[in-house]
Amino acid sequence: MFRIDLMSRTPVYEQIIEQLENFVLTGAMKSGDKLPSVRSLSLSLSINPNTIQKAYSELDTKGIICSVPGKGSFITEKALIILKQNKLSQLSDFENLLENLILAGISKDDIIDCVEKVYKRSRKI
Amino acid sequence: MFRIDLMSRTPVYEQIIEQLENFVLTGAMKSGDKLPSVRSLSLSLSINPNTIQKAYSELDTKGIICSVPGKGSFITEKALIILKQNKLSQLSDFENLLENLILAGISKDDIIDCVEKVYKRSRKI
DNA sequence: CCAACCGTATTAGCTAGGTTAGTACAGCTG
DNA sequence: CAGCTGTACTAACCTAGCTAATACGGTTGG
Repeated sequence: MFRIDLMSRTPVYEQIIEQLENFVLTGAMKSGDKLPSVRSLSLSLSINPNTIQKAYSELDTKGIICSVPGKGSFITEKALIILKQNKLSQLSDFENLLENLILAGISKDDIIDCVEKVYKRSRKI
Repeated sequence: MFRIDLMSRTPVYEQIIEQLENFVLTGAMKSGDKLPSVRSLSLSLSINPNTIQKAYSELDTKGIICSVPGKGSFITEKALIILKQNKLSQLSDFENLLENLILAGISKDDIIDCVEKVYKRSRKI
């Protein structure tokens, strides 16, 4: 389910957060779904339970999941809405990256083609 | 000339590298231009000389600048070509970010509008 | 020639963040 | 009650990034 890259510059607990958020955004996980327990996930990923808990507690603070002692952790109802709103703030990152590509001399038509391509690809998934 | 954000998650030496590369890409600095000396830059930015040297030595390894003991550091002839080539590899980052925005529910038209806007803005600079 | 600048090298130490380890407590559930 | 769940806490370790101080050798201009 989760794929962790220990060599990555981004911390493991952030990789978990990012991947779970994408599961929600893509519909792979829905409101009410139960997450793997802290201990079982730590075993299957060969990662310390504390690291998993750090990811879960941050997701809980964000309102993406709801952790209940004795029961488990579950996707909240607001999760999808919250995440969509957050992603929209990436629009500025998108513009920054776009400016870099312009500096590199990429034409507007090339960019438009690229956008079309990605949109077609995303529809198939 | 340089603007350093000590609070940023990206290391100071990488900020220097990134900004200098952008100076070259935007034409603010050209082949043969002399960079501020390690010591003078460390003074003006209130940063340890070692940190500046780390940035410079990495830029030297990349072939962006050429450091000569006793003389100084200078933009190489190949700098612009190298950097343009490197920036092209950001196209995959661009696609990844785009996929995220699609997940957030942004329409293709909104993206196209954004691209048009950034291109118009970049032409004025 | 020499003082003042240049880049470079080396060693040491500090800090913050990320991760691991071990242990413990409390709430559910069958 | 046994076994699962989340949670809390402390201690230790490692690494990256940065700082500090010092030293060496090349270049340049007065």
